[in-house]
Amino acid sequence: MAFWLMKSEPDVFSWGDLVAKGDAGEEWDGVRNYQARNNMRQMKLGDKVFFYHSRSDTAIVGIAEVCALAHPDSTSDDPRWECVDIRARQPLPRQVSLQEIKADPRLAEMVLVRNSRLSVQPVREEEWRIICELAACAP
DNA sequence: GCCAACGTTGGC
DNA sequence: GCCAACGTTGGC
Repeated sequence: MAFWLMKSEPDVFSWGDLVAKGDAGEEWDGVRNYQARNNMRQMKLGDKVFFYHSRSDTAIVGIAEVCALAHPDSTSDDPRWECVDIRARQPLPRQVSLQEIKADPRLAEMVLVRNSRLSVQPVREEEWRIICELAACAP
């Protein structure tokens, strides 16, 4: 199983919106970036995903899981664009802010820190574990 | 709201 | 294939 992080502007689609979708989950549409798409193509069912609020919150707020493999993005006519579906698993007992992540030297190599523009990114197992710890959450 | 960083597009 | 111009993202 692999670990990932996906970003969303809470004004557009928030953690609460994903929770409201329940077990059916939601198509992660709208990605128009090759790196992000390639990451989604590699996702497997049950892979775990940190849900990150960008811009207004700048924090990881919950854990989701992949519930459908990459398929054509229904919001695009261009067959190049694919996406997975995810569903909410659990909110973090404690949100982990970008500030905290940046302050922790063990997380300095995170893509979130290194390339803030990439909206779908891999997370190392070690990084996942550390963030779960910070979130007071079982990994 | 500003602006730096990054990705994409298109003219040559 | 290069690179300038442009658009978008996201932290602050």
